[in-house]
Amino acid sequence: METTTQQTDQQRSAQQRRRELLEAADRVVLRDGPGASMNAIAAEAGITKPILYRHFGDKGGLYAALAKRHTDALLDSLRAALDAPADRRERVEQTLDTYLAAIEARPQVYRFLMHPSDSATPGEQGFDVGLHSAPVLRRMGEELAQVIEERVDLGPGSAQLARVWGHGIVGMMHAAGDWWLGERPCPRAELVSSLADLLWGRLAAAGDRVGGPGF
Amino acid sequence: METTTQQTDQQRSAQQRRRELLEAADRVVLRDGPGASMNAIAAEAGITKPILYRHFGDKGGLYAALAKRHTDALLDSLRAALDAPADRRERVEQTLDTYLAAIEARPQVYRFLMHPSDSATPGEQGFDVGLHSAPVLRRMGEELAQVIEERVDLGPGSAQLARVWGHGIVGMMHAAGDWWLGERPCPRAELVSSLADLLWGRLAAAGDRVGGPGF
DNA sequence: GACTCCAGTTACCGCAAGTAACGTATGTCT
DNA sequence: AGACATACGTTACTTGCGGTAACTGGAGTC
Repeated sequence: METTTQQTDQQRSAQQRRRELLEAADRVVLRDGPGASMNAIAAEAGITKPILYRHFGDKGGLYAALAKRHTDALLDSLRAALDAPADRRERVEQTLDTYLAAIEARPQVYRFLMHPSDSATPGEQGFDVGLHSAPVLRRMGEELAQVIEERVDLGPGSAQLARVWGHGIVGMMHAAGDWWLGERPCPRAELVSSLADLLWGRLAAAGDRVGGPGF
Repeated sequence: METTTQQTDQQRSAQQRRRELLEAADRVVLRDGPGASMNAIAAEAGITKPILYRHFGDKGGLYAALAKRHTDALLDSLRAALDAPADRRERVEQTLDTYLAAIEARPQVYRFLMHPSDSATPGEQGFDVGLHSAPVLRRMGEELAQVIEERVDLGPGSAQLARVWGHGIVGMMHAAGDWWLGERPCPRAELVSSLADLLWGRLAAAGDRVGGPGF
């Protein structure tokens, strides 16, 4: 009995420890960029490397755990926007705005999740994140696809179509957001409405310019 | 005079050398994945590391040169599709199809350009490509923006709008293509028309499903 | 009081990026 | 022709990272 209790306690503190480690990793990664070394993270947590490896297996595991936290948080916000009681256009704009506000508010986190190999330090090893950044977008794409299929009537082949659109829209949002974050060419609201316009077929509706057939 | 001639000759062979090195690097990267070591590339080229560094500065430089080759080639194809004599919808579909055909035909190249950290070998160091893969998409986004602005009449604020759309569309194409390449859920033509439908506002036009306002 | 677990440590291995210092052939000046 | 500079190429090294093995100290258990 006491064995069980003790084990529970230990597991409890292990869970606790893991959270502490993740928070330390978070701090370091946000400070040093994604090239943060395991040593640096361990130091920040006040311990040494092998402990990190006991908890997370390898660097990828640590990254995955870290990414999952942020991704889950982001997806929660997006779900809220996606489920808001409003018409479709408004929901789309709300969702875009939520995403863009998130990456605007914490660009370091964003860059870590999406472009993990960027860094100030040139001796960069990267977080070999290519394996992990895709999943973030994939998850978002799949979730959006699900919402689309649940709520929009697309006729036959809707499942396929919804998935294509889910991934496509997420990619659009991501790429536009990435570019916007780098250049800040306009306020967020303008970007949101421009993208919504695009999704609303304004490209198809626009007229040609001067000579010859337009794009 | 002869000095000049000789210098020219030397530069000529330097250019030649550079091309050979790039081709060797290409082979290795396509064979071993993006984690190919500088040593391996040098060996494939029949020389040793320092020469690579003399030519390309560092690994990033080599990658950049390599990426530029492929990116230029891809952009040329896309420009051709973009400038074809047909109506807008057809051009859009042609462009999408060209891009997707390219990544379908040479997935190794594509994965190298876009997800350079993926690899079979687990001891992966990656090509710290995050710094370089973005430029590929950025260039495509900017080029598309330019074409859009040249040929489509968007009224006031067209420059901004064109850029947003350029990057957004490229991102859509990229994300959908990436997902499609991984799962191959449908033939290419279907993906192309689904994406074109999305750009043509079919999401906005579709009706709601059963209860409540749709997405 | 001896035993057994764990958390944690030090000290190490392997490997890849990048560099320094050392040949060696080629063509140039006197 | 023969001493000399220059660029090509090499070997051999340093540094710094991810990852691991083997040791250490202090909880609780019989």
